[in-house]
Amino acid sequence: MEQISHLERMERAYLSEGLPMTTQRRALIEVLASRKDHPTVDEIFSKLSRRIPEVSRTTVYRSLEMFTELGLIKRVEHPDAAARFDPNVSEHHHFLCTNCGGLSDLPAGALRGVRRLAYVGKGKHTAEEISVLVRGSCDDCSA
Amino acid sequence: MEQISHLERMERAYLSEGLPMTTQRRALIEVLASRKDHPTVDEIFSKLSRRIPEVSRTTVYRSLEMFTELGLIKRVEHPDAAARFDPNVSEHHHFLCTNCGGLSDLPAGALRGVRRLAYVGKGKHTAEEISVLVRGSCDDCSA
DNA sequence: GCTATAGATGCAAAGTGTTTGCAACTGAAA
DNA sequence: TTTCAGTTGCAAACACTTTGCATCTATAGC
Repeated sequence: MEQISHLERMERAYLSEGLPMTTQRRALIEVLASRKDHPTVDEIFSKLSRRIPEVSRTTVYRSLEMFTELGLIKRVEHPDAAARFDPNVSEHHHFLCTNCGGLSDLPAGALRGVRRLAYVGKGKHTAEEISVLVRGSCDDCSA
Repeated sequence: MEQISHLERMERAYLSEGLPMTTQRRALIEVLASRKDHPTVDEIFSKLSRRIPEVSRTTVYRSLEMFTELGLIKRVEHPDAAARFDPNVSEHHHFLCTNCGGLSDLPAGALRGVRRLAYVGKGKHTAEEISVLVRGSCDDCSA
């Protein structure tokens, strides 16, 4: 199963850092690995609370920060005030609905010419990543 | 002068909406038109305060919101908590330094292949805008 | 110019999302 | 089992933004 391998990949990457695997972090990794969207801290916290009722928001914030540093997840920019995290760290681009605020991955083939896109650095600039954001109206909002 | 025409363009666009031009808004438009970077609300407020000491942050927030709705400026996404505004509403792309957090416009020609970039909508998706963000290390931080 | 009024302003308070200090706790290695 | 770096939960502090409200002001009509 795809999902299990993603979960295992995250767990191993975490453990390989020599950090202790607590109950909270294991559950958090499971929650993250099970999602293909871009949950807010609050959504993640809610889901985690169902399993570990005493868990605190602080732990969620701190763990997400840690996971982001380790490259297990990515923080994605969103016009909403709240931070969102993306469990998919491979290169991909996003679609943002300007109506409902929904943020989704661009399906393969949705962006023509993206492979040719390249940053031509002048001076000492270094480019690490190029990300594309398409703004528009999603299926639901256009209907 | 380029700067004056940008200023006039903003003023006229604002007045053409039939909204009253207050002292605060005129000064705010002048501050915005004078910048080519992406100031935070706080930076804008500070600059405005020098001219109008009694001005309140609330007014700055409300006016920036209004200007954004009118399309005079654009809000740009930035990982920092604070909102940033871009007085340049023409299509252009951004460079974000992952080290110092500096956000700048990509100079012309810095992005190869961007003209071919197109969104191939499936279903009812509509694309209004495609924006590219290059992350990396800026000149200062790479030095 | 004077008046009426939609819209703008400033203040204080409330809201929302996030971070921090700290004492208690826990996973993993010895 | 002991040890300790690292983690946790709580409460409080923070940073940024929004809101309610009474007052004020730019503009249009007289």
